[in-house]
Amino acid sequence: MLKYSKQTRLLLAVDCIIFGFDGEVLKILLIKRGFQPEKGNWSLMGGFVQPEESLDQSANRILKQLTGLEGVYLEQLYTFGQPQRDPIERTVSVSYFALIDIHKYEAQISDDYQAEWFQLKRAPKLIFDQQEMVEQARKRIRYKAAMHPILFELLPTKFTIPQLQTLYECVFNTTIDKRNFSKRVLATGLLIKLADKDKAGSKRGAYYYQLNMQNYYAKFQAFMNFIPNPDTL
Amino acid sequence: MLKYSKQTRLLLAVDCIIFGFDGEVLKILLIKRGFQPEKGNWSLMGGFVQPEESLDQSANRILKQLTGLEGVYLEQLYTFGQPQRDPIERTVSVSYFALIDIHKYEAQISDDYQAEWFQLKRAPKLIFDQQEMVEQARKRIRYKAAMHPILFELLPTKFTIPQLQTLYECVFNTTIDKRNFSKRVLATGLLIKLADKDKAGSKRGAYYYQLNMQNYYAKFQAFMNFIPNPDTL
DNA sequence: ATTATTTATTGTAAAAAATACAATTAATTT
DNA sequence: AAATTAATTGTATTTTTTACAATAAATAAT
Repeated sequence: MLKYSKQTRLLLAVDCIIFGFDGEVLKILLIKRGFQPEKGNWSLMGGFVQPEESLDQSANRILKQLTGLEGVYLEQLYTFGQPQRDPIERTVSVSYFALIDIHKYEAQISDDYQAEWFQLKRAPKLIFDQQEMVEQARKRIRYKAAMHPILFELLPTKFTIPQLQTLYECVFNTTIDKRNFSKRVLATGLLIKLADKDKAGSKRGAYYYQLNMQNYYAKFQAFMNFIPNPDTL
Repeated sequence: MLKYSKQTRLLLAVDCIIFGFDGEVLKILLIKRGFQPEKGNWSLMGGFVQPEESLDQSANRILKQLTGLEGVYLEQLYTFGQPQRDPIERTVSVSYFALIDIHKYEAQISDDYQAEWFQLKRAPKLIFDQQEMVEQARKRIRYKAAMHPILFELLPTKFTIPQLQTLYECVFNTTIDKRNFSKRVLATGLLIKLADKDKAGSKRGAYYYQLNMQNYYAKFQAFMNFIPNPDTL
């Protein structure tokens, strides 16, 4: 027996929801679609799964094509398979979301795709069901970030506690008490205080911290309350 | 433009990990595979996604084929796409897990697939990468059940608190203090105490409860600590 | 009929975690 | 030298979680 004859084959795509943080707001990276249908319209970066490639490999390839980056945080989100989601031909899409340090990307920028960062709240209409993909990704990040330290993936290696707090406040669209936030974060044992300060944001300057990677990997799966009163996320 | 020419199409399957609870242990429902390859070996219930069908529809159809049940708890788990996972031909599989009341299934049993319930811990070797699917499903259930009331889906409409506790202890492979468990569960406001008792398990008999469906739906997404000290799940 | 047995049910005190809340410090700017 | 700005730090209160055991309700045994 060589094939499952009589069964219908279909196209499989991977779409990446790429998140970045500029210090103020959460952003997503979109491209202008280069082929029909919807050519020239804003879209997620995606591509078809190739014959010899796993889904993770496909997602990593697509992410690298656009950003030049490897080894970034990339997680399978959900698989979308409504029969009519692509008007040309049935295409099932496995979505992934990526969390990257926005500054690393800017260093690597390639103009092949006319990519642009958009504020999550002000992003243009997307093609097909990609709006729904972004919305699910947003939910997943909130959900996961409430208990696992994924948001560090959006920051540079060196960051300050006020920067970290801004990120959390932005993702959860809330305000957090400075004293309690600091206590909570330091209590995780995930941070190493550095000797130098970031003087950009204030006169006094805020101490830089970096991740204790040992503890980060060891405790990643443990539940931590990063957000006060996590209710519905 | 009619098609994405030049792209490779492939087979898309759905596999269902079906969980049940017999009052003692967690079980999964397996079938004897009816066609080559691996014909006659234990397998998850699955099938190919049909041209006009969404993924959810496909999963529901497959679940109904085997169990006769509709409207059960069914959630997309993960999509598996290693190129060589099926030796015959590349097939990507979207896995779903289902939580059903094992007694409902037994009423509906059909012998078409030579299905059998196996204790999760004593299940036979499965074909392809289905072992990994089951393992991921187990993890997902633990994770989700620690904060959301999904385990009620495994119980009959009327159940007792000791039964519920046994289920939690079984899923989390732990023991929980009776007083604290009862307090915790009743504090959710999800339970309605009934007038009659289950006399099967004890001389005194335990009061039956049922879900307050209103509150169940309203609070499903809220975070609740069902398990003391959820650490790594 | 009484006693023994078995499981269901319930409460409280102690410990831990989360919350609310503001003064001080370190630098730069005026 | 004073004013300004944001960073840093502590404590009292409340809430939640945990640890822990006696009593109640029914049946079974004598």
